[in-house]
Amino acid sequence: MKNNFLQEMEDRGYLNQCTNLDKLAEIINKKSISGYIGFDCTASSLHVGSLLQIMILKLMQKYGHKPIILLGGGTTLIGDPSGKDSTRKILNQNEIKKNIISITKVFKKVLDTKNKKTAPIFVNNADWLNKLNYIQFLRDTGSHFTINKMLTFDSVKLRLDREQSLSYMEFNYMILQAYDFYQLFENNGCILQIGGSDQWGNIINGVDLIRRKSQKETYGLTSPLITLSSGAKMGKTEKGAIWLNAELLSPYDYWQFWRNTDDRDVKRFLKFFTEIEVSKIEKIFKEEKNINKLKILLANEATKILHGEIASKKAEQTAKDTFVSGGLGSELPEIKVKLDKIKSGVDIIEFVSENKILTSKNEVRRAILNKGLKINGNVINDVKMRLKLEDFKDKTLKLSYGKKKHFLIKII
RNA sequence: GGAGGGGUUCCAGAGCGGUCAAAUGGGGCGGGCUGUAAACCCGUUGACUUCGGUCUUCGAAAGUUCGAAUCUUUCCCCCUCCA
Repeated sequence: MKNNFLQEMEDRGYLNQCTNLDKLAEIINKKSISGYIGFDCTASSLHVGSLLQIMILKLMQKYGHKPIILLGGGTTLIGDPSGKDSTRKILNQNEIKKNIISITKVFKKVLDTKNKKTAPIFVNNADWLNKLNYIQFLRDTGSHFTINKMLTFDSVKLRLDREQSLSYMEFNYMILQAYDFYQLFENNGCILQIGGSDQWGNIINGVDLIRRKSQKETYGLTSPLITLSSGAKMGKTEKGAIWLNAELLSPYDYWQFWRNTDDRDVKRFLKFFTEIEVSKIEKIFKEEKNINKLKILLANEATKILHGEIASKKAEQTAKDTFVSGGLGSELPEIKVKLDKIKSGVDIIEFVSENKILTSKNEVRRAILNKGLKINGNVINDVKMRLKLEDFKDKTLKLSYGKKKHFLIKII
């Protein structure tokens, strides 16, 4: 018998691997537990790549369990080698602190913080890792690890096989993560660690460590790595990651990201990233044949979870105004210009580059030559074109770069 | 510590004295087709420009030369093999 939590994990496709699924189900059936997921603090925001983990925490809450969010203030100083080809940039303490504050905001928005029983707990592993005494740590914890075994873990093996260097510092990462789990087990009664499939090695190390040190069984669970049907990694495009913090990516752009989902990914993503019941998703798919309507549903639901219902509605409306009626959507990014400036005429190349719509004048020139810039829907053909007062309607003008990037230029 | 190989534009990777802002592929961006999808096709991919050119780039610095990504010296970094 599986607890509903695990059942839904499976139904939604969140479940990849578990150290002992039957036993965990048994425990979870009887009582409410605490489970943790660790997050990296290398940037001031998480991106959609971490969203699945957050959805899992949300699901825990739904079934009355308590999520612990571990922010890796300590481990980020080291850098997890799992799934990385090369050593990543090492951040300093200050940057990490700032990142933690900013990342925490997203969890507070997405998760339920009101219900005391399931309200998330935030911990920072710097609190215990930074205090460690090297010799003591080696004796107490290091003695439970053998190099023989550590060398067999994918995170290490892959690097060695590919003849890419792995520093001693990074090599220690898995021990520190194991120690995190041990700490949370001892201090918070946390018996479950969840992570992406690339975390499997790190997770079972924690389970092993606790077994050795405390003679207790704990559990590890991983979610599958999400790949796009196109084969690309999810959430990181060249021009910018799909950030979860609104300061880095507006709700409208976030909505657009989901709206532009590959046809082949829509169903999976509805299960992954919305709270619509699985049975209902199946039903909707049978009934609604217009894939674009389903993409809109996905965008609405996903945006609602992160930015709230109002932001989601606005984004949808703006998309409708912009794409369907070809008009102006209120949530489009705005650029303000002074009236006098317009009166004397503004050079289009200068304007576009100064407002960071494109990064250089050459790029603007190229965009115009490629027919990529439009004013109120009309292609700009002349590189020397100037914005004039006549181009504005109601003090507003729509400037478009490509088919999807639109800006409102307003006279103030 | 010893011997060798290497660091080129977002990435991979050619170039090895002028014709090099640097082949080719990937990725990105724009256009076409469409459904704000995929696939496909085309264009584009250092900056500035009075569109004639000008300037900065091939790990860093110095040098040889009319002229250097290409040659020399020193330094930094990476990899392989041996100890």
